[in-house]
Amino acid sequence: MGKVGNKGQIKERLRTWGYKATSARLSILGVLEKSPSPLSAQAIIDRMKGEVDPATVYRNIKALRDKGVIRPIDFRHNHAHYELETDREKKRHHHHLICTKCGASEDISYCDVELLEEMVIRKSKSFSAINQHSLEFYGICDKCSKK
Amino acid sequence: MGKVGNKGQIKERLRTWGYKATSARLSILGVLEKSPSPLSAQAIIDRMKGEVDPATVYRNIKALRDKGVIRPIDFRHNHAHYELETDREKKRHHHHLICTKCGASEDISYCDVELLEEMVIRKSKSFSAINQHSLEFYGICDKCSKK
DNA sequence: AAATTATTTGCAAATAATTTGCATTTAGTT
DNA sequence: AACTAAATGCAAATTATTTGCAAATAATTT
Repeated sequence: MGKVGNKGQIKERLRTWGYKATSARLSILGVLEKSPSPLSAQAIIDRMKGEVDPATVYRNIKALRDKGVIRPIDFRHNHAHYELETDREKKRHHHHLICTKCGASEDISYCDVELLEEMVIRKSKSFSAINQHSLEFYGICDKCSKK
Repeated sequence: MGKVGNKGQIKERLRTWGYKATSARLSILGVLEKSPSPLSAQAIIDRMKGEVDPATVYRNIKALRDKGVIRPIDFRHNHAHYELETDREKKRHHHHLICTKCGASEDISYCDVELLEEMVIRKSKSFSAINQHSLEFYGICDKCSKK
């Protein structure tokens, strides 16, 4: 039973998604896989220590987003954060509780939005399908509250 | 029973929130009040026909956001959209169904997130309060699907 | 395994989105 | 009417993202 994060498997997946398995893409996915919380484009760039050009990171973020491989999370800063959408070990589709001060985040995995989703689409007059949804909660974390 | 959108009342409210009732603020709130859907900063600026400087609009968006008068909605474009948070006639707290192609949006008012919110805060280890939340659904509207 | 080709990358420059400094103006006092 | 703190306009700075193009590279074909 191989690790989900195994390089060969990621390469295969990239090809399945219709992309070449370049080192830039492996890096980006690797960085996101390692991170416990969603990262900004800048944070991804920083973690690659100058090995990948920012433009390349942005282009790939867009490409991976289009394929639904990664999804944006709004941290209420003025840029998006991203996380892997695909299920990994012990990590399924989930939502977040986000500190608007420091950007810390906690995962929330017990909100069943899919049920709501069905109702929403049934009631809509001008939409016939929903591709994605966001559900995030915002507050000030205890650490920031103390300050 | 005066209209909610009445100028004098808005001025009073601005003062209550700790702000001077300037024409820039009245304009911004007026524009948002008239709009059936959340507007980007640029859209707000455009609707004021050069009468208010962009910097002033941005400064006020921030100020009104801080007071919870307006709230940001993520349209998955790369800038925020805003709408009035305060209840108006026939307009209570709600969520959205958003077309990621053209930006059209439909209001959704029957999702009771407040219940979820209680559970989230009860289960959290590092947060003690939630100030805001977002719940949006994304798809391609029927108009865009046809093209 | 070298040649081929369509993708992808890096770099530099462009564009978009937002913020800031500072002199001037204005709303709400006194 | 004079005063004062807050707010504004304007220009410049910063931050975030996108684009054009020549060079590099992954996957394919020979």
